Amino acid sequence: MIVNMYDRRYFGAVTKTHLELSPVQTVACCSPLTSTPLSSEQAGRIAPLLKALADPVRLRLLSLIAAHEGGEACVCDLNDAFDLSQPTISHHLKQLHEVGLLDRDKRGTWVYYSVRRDALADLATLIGGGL
Amino acid sequence: MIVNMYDRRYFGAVTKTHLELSPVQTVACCSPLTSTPLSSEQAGRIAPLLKALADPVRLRLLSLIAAHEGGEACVCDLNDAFDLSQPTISHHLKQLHEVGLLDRDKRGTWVYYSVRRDALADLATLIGGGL
DNA sequence: TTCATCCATCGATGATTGTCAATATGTACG
DNA sequence: CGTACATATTGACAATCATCGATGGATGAA
Repeated sequence: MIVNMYDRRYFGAVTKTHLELSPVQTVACCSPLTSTPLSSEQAGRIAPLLKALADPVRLRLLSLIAAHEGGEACVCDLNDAFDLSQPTISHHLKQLHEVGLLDRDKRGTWVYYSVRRDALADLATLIGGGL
Repeated sequence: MIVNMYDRRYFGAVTKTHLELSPVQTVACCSPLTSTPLSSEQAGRIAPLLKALADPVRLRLLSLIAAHEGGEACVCDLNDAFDLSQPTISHHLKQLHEVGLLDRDKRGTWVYYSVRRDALADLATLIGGGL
């Protein structure tokens, strides 16, 4: 299996005795961007998070979910807000979920996504902290 | 000429009578991600900024420049910090400069880049504001 | 002028990404 | 059971991206 730098498995072997951290869990431990030079490894952990965020559709998904009543939204609601196919929306939601920006809760036939606000807050501190 | 959504020229015709805003200048006007659903246009303006940030090399460039003495660094300093060719570093610096995250100042033979801290602050507010 | 240095641009290439149609999986209801 | 619906996965394709070597432009020194 070939694993590239953006893959969660890239940095360090993941064994049964280690907790595998999602990208978002690795951000809280870094001091702000502008405080100290980032190591290659730190940068390699942070980039996938920003990459997940760096798409117009995913930005809108995130803000739609956050603004939805109860702080969560099911996929059916979200599909209707875009001129995109259902698999495409599902694909974007998966990306946001994999890096830890969205929580996923299946209830019956429906799947509800909610925003991990702590993750966003940590990311904001990383970018804007120490200014 | 074909212009895609990530191009600064995409949203609205740019004429001599209009100021052309770099992506970073368009961020300050948006309320935080989680406060109100983003419009397609807003998302389309913000995404290029995050995309510029969402690369391990560019993240390190930004933090190296910010941490460098005087808050600026010349390209020659930066080249040495990476195992990448000079054109590649130049390419990444250009991307950061084009979206407004880096300022560029040519003095003699050298080019000095510095971080637009206001841009980072605005971006942080966009992501983490209202949490 | 000639040469060396710093940086940017060009053109090419392999990798990654966003999107879709088709299909699969899972759940609820008769 | 079978049917309908909600969501995920697969496979394919065009577009974008990160990277390089080669080259070009500008500056300063000899």
